[in-house]
Amino acid sequence: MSTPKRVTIRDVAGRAGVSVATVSRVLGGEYPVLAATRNKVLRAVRELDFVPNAHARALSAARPGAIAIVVNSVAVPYYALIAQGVEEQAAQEGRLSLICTTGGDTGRELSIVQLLREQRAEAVILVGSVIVDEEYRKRMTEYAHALAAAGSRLVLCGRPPLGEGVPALVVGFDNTGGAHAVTAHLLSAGHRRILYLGLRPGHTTSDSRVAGYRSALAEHGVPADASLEVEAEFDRQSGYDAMNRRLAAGPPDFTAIFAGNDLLASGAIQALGEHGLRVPAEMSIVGYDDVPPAQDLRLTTVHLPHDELGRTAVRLALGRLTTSPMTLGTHIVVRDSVRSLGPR
Amino acid sequence: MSTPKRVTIRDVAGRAGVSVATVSRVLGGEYPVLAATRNKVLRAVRELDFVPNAHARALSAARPGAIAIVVNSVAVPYYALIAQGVEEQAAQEGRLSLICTTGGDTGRELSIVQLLREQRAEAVILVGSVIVDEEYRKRMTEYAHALAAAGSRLVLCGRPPLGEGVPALVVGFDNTGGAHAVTAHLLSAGHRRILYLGLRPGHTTSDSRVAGYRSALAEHGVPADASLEVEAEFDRQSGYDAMNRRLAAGPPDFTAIFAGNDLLASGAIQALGEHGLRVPAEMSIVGYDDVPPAQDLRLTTVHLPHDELGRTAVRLALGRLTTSPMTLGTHIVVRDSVRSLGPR
DNA sequence: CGATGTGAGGTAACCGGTTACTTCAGACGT
DNA sequence: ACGTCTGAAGTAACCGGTTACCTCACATCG
Repeated sequence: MSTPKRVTIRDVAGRAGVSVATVSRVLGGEYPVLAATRNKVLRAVRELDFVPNAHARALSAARPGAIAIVVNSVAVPYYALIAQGVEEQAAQEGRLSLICTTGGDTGRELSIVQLLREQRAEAVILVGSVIVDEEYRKRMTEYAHALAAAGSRLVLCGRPPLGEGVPALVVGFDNTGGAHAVTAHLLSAGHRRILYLGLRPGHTTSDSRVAGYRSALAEHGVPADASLEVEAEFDRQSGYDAMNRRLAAGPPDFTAIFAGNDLLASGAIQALGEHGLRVPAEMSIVGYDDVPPAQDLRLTTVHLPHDELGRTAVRLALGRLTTSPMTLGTHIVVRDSVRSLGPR
Repeated sequence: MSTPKRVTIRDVAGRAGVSVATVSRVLGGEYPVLAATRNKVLRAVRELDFVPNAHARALSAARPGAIAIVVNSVAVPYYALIAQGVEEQAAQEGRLSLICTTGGDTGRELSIVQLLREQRAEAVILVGSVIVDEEYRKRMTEYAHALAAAGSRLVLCGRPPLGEGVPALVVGFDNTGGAHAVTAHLLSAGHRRILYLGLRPGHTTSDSRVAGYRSALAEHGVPADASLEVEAEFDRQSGYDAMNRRLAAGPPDFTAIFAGNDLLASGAIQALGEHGLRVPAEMSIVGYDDVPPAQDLRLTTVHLPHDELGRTAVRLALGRLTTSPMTLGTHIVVRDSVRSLGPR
């Protein structure tokens, strides 16, 4: 508070009795400087506690920009885990990383992308599935071109590619494969009436999980039943509400549930409990994502390499990887939420 | 890719047929500009898709800096929830916010603080409890002075104040009060042998929770028993390991557990389950923090207003609030993890 | 011994904005 | 008709670094 005046490179130069160029060279590295001079400069830097201004540096020299990840909310484990992966890889690559949150608001997303353009971010990583409609496609295409024009790369995580000419990199999880596997797991435990909880038409993540669910049913010769596919958002509350509604309508006409993600499963389990249905004794359930709460619930689910997604996004952004779109594999984690009905 | 050249304010000025000052004024706001001129400029901005360079702006004008929050890991719900609060309040105040992670590494913490000094961050919010020793105190004091010299504010969350002359703001949770309350809850349910899980001498958060635990016992006339205070880190694995070790040594000599935080409780519950002890039937347990997994576990715990902590930290940093140190109240959340032993 | 080479260090232009100060055209006063 | 005031727009200095280019002392060589 007392000293609002900043120490600049000129102050250091003055104190060390050299020119600003020399100070910059000592700090910068490459240029040859006599040891004696270097020491004078370093002493002055220490004595004045000089900290170079990052903005001035960014302005004059072409230095690596920051890597930004944009998510709905860091309080959602799915995003937090991916963000963690981004942070780690960015740190490893010597980049500063920013985590920005939109709260799911398109307007905020737009102003954040604008902000990141102003910051001359090296890469912008957009995470999270969305309703892919024409409006969305148009918006993303705009982002992509605008960012490309500014020399930034756009990476989409868990979203479909935008098409040929659009400069955006893509990486995602194998949702269909995982959903197929976990549904097959229920089927081979003898379940035939399996409820899919989390239908969201147009929503890419959910759509591809439903696809895996249906293909597994088909493969096992179980006829599709639209009444077993119930809509719900991908959060805990929705899972709770949807399951409550279903159970209020009468006793369950299914023996197992495939929840679109673990949060949904968590809410559903609470509703089941309140209706006196224990997992797995009276109802089997599986989830998707394998976020930490799944462990506490002893939930059989599909493990997603969240941090790997984050790391891959950074690698793609920095050009370390060139295959795009890229799909990360998943695997099923068996815990105690499925009861075997025995061979029939 | 094709056009790596950036659009500058001079390009806009040229295209609009005005001077750069005029462009800056149109974009900046305050200065009076003829409507016709303004429109010419705005059209040029749109046609060229001009985005002002944030670094150049930061360099020339005194504009508000970013608000940075430094945590161990965003994948830990406790930190994620606080970070969420910071994000929200910062956004509301029109500030950019950065989330940085250290992974608990002191070296990384130091380089992050340095980085933030270079970025001329307006505020640096350090979150998370730590071992408060002389070395820590010295380090923080250095940070505080260095940041103050650069015009930034330092806010410590969940850490003790540094002393009179040190320019650091402080906000934290009422750990002792919450611990007292939740211990009293166990006591009034008839429990007398209560294990405290999560002893970490020197660790401020744990220390103050232990203090609340002890004072509640004392108040109820229950003699302290050092063998009921067991050490553990504040994560799930530690809780699991510590509880396993304790149960392997013989049948429990306690009827309830007070876990230092919910993660610890979660691990302990898993260990209990593996030893055939059900919660709450054969063992009562309470936690602390009320992070999302607590809900799935039906865990009675102490609710912490995480987002409020984040928001308060930002308000303190921006001078909207002046009381420091500040303590945020907590309240107990009763779920189904405690069995009443009945009145004696 | 003067021409040339070499390497440390200085000078100043530049990055892309903002803004204090200056200019200038038109409105107004006498 | 001429001086003055006013407000819009221009000029250029500045923010704090980096770096291309220049200088200069000294070592090297014919």
